Amino acid sequence: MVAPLPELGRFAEPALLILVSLSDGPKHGYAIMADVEQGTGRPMGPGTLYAALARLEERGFIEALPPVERRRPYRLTALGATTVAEQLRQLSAFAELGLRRLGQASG
Amino acid sequence: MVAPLPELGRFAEPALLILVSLSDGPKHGYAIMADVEQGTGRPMGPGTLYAALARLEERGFIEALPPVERRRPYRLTALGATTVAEQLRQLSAFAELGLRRLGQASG
DNA sequence: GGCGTATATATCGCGCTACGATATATCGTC
DNA sequence: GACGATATATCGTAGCGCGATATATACGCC
Repeated sequence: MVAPLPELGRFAEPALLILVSLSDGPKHGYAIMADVEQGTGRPMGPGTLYAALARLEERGFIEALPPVERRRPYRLTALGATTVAEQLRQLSAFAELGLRRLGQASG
Repeated sequence: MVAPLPELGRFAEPALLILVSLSDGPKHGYAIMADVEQGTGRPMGPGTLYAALARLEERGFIEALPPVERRRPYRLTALGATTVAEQLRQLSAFAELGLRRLGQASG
């Protein structure tokens, strides 16, 4: 992973970070935290993580798998996968546009 | 512009939309609203816009230019420009990574 | 001249979110 | 048995998104 959005205030966008982390395959909460921290350089605290996980599950973007010992793994749903893909495509296009704009009129 | 982040709840990220809009050159608030709406398909209301503008100015990412008639134009500061560029680069890399992950392990 | 629409900015208020802090429990290992 | 890592859960506050509302000017049109 690469840090998507530092500075600019609250801009970690936990939901998207989690969905991208799960794009790799199912993970439990702690593993997602580790993945995100390793990728972005800044840790996502449990308050942020579990609240976002609950919202994502409630909205059908992810689903819980049967717990293994203490671990409660989640995976993307079909909806989740298509949604992330769409989000990332638009994000990418948006970033490219912005960079083009900056390139042609620097200021 | 291209719609960066619909669905997934509150995810318009006004600050970045504004900064990218200003990457084109200076604009006043109403012109930013129009630019964003035209680019994303969904309007950014005045409540969102002016609050975000105030924060961005306060934090030194944009600065006000002398008012022309009723218009209060803003432009990116040097800090703002380097920050958007950096954000967009990271965003782009993040999006590419996510899409790669989705590609190799679809589920 | 009065009416509606577009231009332009400002502010309030609610609800949701981010996230640090805190709590709890298990496991390995020294 | 103490400490650090693993793992999840919850609370509280500050901050943000955003719809709604207000205000004022300018323009066209009947």
